[in-house]
Amino acid sequence: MSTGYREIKQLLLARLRSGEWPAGSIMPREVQLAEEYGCARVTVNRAIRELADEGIVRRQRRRGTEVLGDRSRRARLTIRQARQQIEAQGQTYDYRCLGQRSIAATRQAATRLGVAVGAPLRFIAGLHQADSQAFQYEQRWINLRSVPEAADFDFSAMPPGEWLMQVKPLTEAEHRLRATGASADVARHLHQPPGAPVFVMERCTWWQGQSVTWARLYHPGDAFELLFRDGEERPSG
Amino acid sequence: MSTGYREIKQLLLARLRSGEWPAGSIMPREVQLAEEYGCARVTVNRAIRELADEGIVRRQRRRGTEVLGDRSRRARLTIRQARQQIEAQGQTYDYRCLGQRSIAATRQAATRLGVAVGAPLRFIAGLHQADSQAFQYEQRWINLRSVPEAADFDFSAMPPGEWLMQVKPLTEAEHRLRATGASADVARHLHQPPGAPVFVMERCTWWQGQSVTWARLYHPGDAFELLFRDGEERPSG
DNA sequence: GAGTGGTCTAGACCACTCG
DNA sequence: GAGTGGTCTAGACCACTCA
Repeated sequence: MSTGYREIKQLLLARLRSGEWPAGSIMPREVQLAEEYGCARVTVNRAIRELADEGIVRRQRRRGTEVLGDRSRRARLTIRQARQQIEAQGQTYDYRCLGQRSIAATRQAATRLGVAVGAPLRFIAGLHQADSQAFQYEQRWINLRSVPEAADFDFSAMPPGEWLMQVKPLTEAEHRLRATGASADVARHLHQPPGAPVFVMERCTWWQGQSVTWARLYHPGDAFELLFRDGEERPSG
Repeated sequence: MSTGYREIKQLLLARLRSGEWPAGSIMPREVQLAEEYGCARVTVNRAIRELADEGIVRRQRRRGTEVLGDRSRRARLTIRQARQQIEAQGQTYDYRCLGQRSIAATRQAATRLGVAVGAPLRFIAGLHQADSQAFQYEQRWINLRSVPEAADFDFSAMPPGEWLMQVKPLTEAEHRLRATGASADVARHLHQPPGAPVFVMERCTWWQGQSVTWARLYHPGDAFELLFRDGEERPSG
């Protein structure tokens, strides 16, 4: 009858919203739904798989498809390099390197990067500006064991984030977001009073099981906002 | 030869990492890859579809599969109700309603909710506590046009977020994150000095095209952190 | 052991977009 | 018009988990 897994997904969603299958209950099995909608089982399967990906139902072999109650939202967040964020807003991007040197891993850096204390790292500090305004102050540590080329590269020519994307593409990452008061160092670079609220994003990346880099990205509090939606948002195609 | 779309996805990822198909280039077509790996086209299709979902490649009919260069990360963020966050940490949850009343939409609320200024809303303020410590201060507006039952409900018995999940399940949502300084009101409830950094999350939700609610959730700065990873993270099963 | 979802296959048609 | 990805179908086997 109705064609398309997308339509079937919407129909199922409507029935879920209506309360036909309350939280905690088990939905009809795929074969049954396929008969009902007059389509192949794979089509129903794909529709329900996406519902499961979104955290709306949980599937288990033999048990069936359970409707979840305490739904935690699964939202998708797109994270861009500072340059892309700024240029997407139609502003002029500018980068200034504030220092770079090779160091031995402190305890905190060692923990984040999963290396031994004292392991060789490269440290870079830099400022990303939008229309000559401080947008993001970056502190970055690169694991020289996994990226030895970073020891000799001059990061005043290119922000380390962009360079790493070329050298070690397709890393995995872990992010932490929080709000904090600006330290003296951060305050100076962001042109904020000390203690002013700043939005901090920490990012650890890995490449085939080895840690690559750890970055702390500071944004002036009220001037920065991270926006995202939940649900479908599949790339066009 | 090699079975499974997961394995094929990993093989493709490895070849992408190796630089065999640099950013901006077009990958071989599905049929060709399917022959190479000795599997059906659909299997390759599914592997590449997931790469596209993760923002690693872009697919277009007739054009082919393009390897993306300026990869913006697509990370997945799981957002839970305060109760769930707190109990997941093994702490005791407690909710205190600080006030509720029906009001007319201010200009800001009207904008967020997509209603006319003056439209009927219900406003609720409340505090979520973890082990008797302030965890989250919540300000919430509910659109009475789409949820008239909220006019009579007593939100001292149950946090509005949990109530709404039962009444209007499966909403869509939009989130905004930022850091700001605590206003006098927020500071008092979070037991922070005025101006102290707080982490703010705003959430707007919609149900079948109609706005449902707008919430502002304040967390004490350094005591709160949002953690997430990117990449695969498919639910088990 | 039996029933459910997870996945693969081969073949087919459609939709979009390029030349 | 032609080539690519997007999707559907029917049938099959496997893997997990429950009774």
